[in-house]
Amino acid sequence: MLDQRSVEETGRLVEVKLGGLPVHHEQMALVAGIHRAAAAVRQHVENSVLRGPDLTWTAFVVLWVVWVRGESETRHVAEEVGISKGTLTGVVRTLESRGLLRRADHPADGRLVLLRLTADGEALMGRVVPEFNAEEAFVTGRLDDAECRCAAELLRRVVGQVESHGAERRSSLLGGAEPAPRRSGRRRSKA
Amino acid sequence: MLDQRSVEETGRLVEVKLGGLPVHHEQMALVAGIHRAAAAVRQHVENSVLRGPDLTWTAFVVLWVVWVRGESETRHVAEEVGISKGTLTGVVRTLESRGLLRRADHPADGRLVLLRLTADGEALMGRVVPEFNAEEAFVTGRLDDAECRCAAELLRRVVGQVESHGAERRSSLLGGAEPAPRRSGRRRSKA
DNA sequence: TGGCTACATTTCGGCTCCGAACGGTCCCGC
DNA sequence: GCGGGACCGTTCGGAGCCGAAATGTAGCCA
Repeated sequence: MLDQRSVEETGRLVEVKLGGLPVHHEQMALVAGIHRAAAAVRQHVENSVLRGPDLTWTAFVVLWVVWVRGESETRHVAEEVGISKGTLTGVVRTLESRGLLRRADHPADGRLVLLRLTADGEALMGRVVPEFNAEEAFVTGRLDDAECRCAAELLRRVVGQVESHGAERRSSLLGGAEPAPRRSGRRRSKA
Repeated sequence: MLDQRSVEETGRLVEVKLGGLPVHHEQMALVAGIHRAAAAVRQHVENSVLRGPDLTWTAFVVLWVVWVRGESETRHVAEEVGISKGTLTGVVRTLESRGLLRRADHPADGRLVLLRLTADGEALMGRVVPEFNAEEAFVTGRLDDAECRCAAELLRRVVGQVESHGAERRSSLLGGAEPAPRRSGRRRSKA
């Protein structure tokens, strides 16, 4: 990743390459920092506490959500985890094949599928969650409680901004034009 | 994703499920916030400025690094982007097939490969980078410059902690045991 | 009953991603 | 010169990931 010392230098270099066009330096540095931190934390956790039980980050988060919420509908789990429903199907398949998660039909509405942990899954989470939290404490070890709260609050504003005005912003950027479909993804069938 | 209002509530619920084991609440909330923010920003940008040129987040970051640094060796690009060398090979193949990036042998060292943008790639980045920066400004719109710097500094500490003590921490967690290979990935050949 | 709309999950193509294995290149000491 | 180790990029298997299409159920109304 980019060397932190050279953040300012990089910002100036970008302005030069753009022919003097002004750049939002602080904002650029923060966005870069968010992704650097997310990647560093994720990688550290995957290579420590999640390595033994052979869980990916996403698989763990799925289990965590179901563990905390109890039996849940898949659409809610996908939203909380922050992945698409299609992705969740695959992750659930993997976890179910390992006997950690169980799917069940909704008793009243046949369209819904409910997720819940198996006994093995409960036992696993009882062990892994404390270890996971210990790594959360480790990675934030250079921040005291107040600084954690402060950083979390500032990040909460970023999330809030995107969630409340993101869709509006995206449509205004397009200016009424078509959303331009992704080149990847399932193709239209003949028609 | 998890409703921000219920972060405290969730923390208490986790303690209950763990049978009263104490939990680092602030640290848990910050780590969750980092990933929420990263996912929100990434998704917003991919669905706005990166949608037209049909670039994924990773593909854009690769182009950005090469654009800023100029001709670069692949190993440095992979490290700065924060992806493995194997992943970079695939991303570069995609970008090269679209005529945005070009690979060249290193004149002196036959093991190395150099990356540089094509004229099309340069032109594309000249258009996209300002738009990208505008979205960085949008997502951080609820923070002033000082708050951006503050948040970036706190995140920098998280990254620094993981980068300087992460490896040490991981090996001490294992307590001398084998790192337990990932179940996925290429299998050992017969031996 | 039949049809129609709404909604939820699954399927599928194309890509990213990791990390072990692999083959090529460099370089050091003999 | 010539091993042999160290380094580099690529290949490959398994899994994650998105979003559009396809499938299937619910519920309404004529």
